[in-house]
Amino acid sequence: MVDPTSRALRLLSLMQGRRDWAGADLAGRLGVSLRTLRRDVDRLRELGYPVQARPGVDGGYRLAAGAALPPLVLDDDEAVALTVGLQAAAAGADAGMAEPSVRALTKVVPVLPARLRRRVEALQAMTVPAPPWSDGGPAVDPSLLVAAAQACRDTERLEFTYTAAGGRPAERLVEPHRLVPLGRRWYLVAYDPSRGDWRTFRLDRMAGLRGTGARFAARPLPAEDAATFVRAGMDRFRTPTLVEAVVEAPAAVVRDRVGRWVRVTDEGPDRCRLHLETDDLDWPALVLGAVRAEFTVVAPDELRVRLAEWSQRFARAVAG
Amino acid sequence: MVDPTSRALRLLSLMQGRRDWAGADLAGRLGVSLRTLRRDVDRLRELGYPVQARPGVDGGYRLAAGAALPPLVLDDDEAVALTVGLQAAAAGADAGMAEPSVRALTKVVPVLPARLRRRVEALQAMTVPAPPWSDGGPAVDPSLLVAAAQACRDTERLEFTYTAAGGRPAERLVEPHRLVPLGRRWYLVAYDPSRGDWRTFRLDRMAGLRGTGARFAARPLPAEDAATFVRAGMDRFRTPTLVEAVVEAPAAVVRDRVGRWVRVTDEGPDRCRLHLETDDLDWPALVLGAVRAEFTVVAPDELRVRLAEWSQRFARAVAG
DNA sequence: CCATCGCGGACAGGATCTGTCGCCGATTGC
DNA sequence: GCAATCGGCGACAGATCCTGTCCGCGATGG
Repeated sequence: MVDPTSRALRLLSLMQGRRDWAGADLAGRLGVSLRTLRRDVDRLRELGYPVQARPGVDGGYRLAAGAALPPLVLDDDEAVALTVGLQAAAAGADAGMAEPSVRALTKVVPVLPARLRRRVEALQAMTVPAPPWSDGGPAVDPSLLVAAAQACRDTERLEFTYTAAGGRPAERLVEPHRLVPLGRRWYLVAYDPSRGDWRTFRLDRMAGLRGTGARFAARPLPAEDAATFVRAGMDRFRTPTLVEAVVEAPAAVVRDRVGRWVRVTDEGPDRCRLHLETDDLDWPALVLGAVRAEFTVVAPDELRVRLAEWSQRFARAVAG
Repeated sequence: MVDPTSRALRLLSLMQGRRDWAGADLAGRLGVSLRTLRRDVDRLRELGYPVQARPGVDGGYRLAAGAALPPLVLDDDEAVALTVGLQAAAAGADAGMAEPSVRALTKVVPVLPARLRRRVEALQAMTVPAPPWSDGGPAVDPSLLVAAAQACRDTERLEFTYTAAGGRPAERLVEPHRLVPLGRRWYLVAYDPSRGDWRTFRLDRMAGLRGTGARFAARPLPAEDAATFVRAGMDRFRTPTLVEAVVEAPAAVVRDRVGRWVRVTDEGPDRCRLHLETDDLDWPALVLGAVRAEFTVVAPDELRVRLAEWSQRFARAVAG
């Protein structure tokens, strides 16, 4: 532990692993004198990491919250948990979080030791993403997501088999530009040299994605922003269904049960109203089942049909 | 950028942000000569981080997967995504991942800048954890989890109001030892000085948890392991219900729809069998609704009752 | 009041770091 | 093949730094 650089990293790691450290303790772990430890601490402070110190009999050093997150030193288990957690966040959940999650994954995944990668894969199968039935589309494979994001970042040409809405799979070789999460789906904005134009591709319709290793010079996108480019191309296709129902239970109770999934508005002491937007009617059926209270469907009519199906299927199951 | 230590950290950060870097590019960013850059790269290699270099006209430096994860340098958005993802992983999902997630959180949260903390809180409300109805017990607040884990790590006395199974809330002041996730619940193993004995506390029954700031000398736990200590104390209470159903659809289809939530075994070309364990019968009802196929319930009888309730409630909703 | 602990200046010897120069080997494109 | 490009490496000299030791100071808690 003679190199100051290595010591700085190790010092950071130690201070992340426990809050309070006595100076002598730290100096001992790093194999240096107290004076040198003080200098090392100074160095960390110069780098912007707020190391607090308290003199006195119960004093010590402590890493506090600062302006920026210090480099995180994680052990194996933590790295696995981090990766799986980020993958779940990227694949499901909120759009505002998905994009940074993928970005963080492109930092972690390429440097993840192979043994950890296997553990990530094993755990991933066990792990609960956003419910697979909450959206019509099939879920996107996180590794696909990361591979595409990396190609965008590294300006590396991408090859894949794409099955457009029409139905015929075709090979594509594109220059990836940016990944855009929109309404629980992921889109890749890319330049297609063979067609000489910009296109958007849905990630859940890609297969056999692989980097070619060939780099390219980035072109300017002929749009303000990748997200607006995607939106411009798909607005005409969107057909979300608005679901509305009245539930005979206090809004607080309903919010507690399903508030994360739908909007709940108050309608008196023992009644409230649910709103949600979806393109899969099984989803509101699940939600309405989970509220455990009497309810009536305001719209759409198709939902009533679907609920009747569920009701009859359940009745048959019980009778059988 | 004259300090080698600071340069090493910055170099690591740069190489995490993009895969391929030309030497001159890196040297320019760090404000040093090419020769010095090479020496810096050597230093990183000596620290165990595998920096690959390729000569030739398309060459460059690249950070590869190594034996250990290098310190992660994250920006604001990524740090927020990381925190939220880890919190979701800690609160829900798989027990094998929950504990390391909490451990990683105890490293991140204390050094998280305040402005990011607010964003984490805002996002957390929007984010989808494991379905709240998948377990009878109320979900554990991630911040409570982290606070308890930190107290364990820092051997800091903990105060909280505990409502035991009996029902009377009481103040507790304990020396926390370890946090144990067991069957979708969290337990704190701690020494209670006022009673002179070791106890386990359920985190979802705690309120107003706060650290006292006072440190204590760790005692040896009179058990092999904190997990076995918890298990020894609670085995007599566990009453999981085994659910079994036969579905009239190919196993592959059913696995695709609900395979993440239950075990599916094959029973011929168009029939399969579901197994799951729970203490909340609404949960299998949701799963059976999501399979979108005819089914019959093998066990338990109570589930048939529950399904009948759902069926009738849905029927009334449709009729109303 | 005292013990403990962090702070920081000074100093000297030694180790390290840096840029420059030169040359080599690998790779790619012509 | 040949040239251009790029990383690797050894050597060198001067500047810089790093380290341990010694010292007194100030804050904290009992």
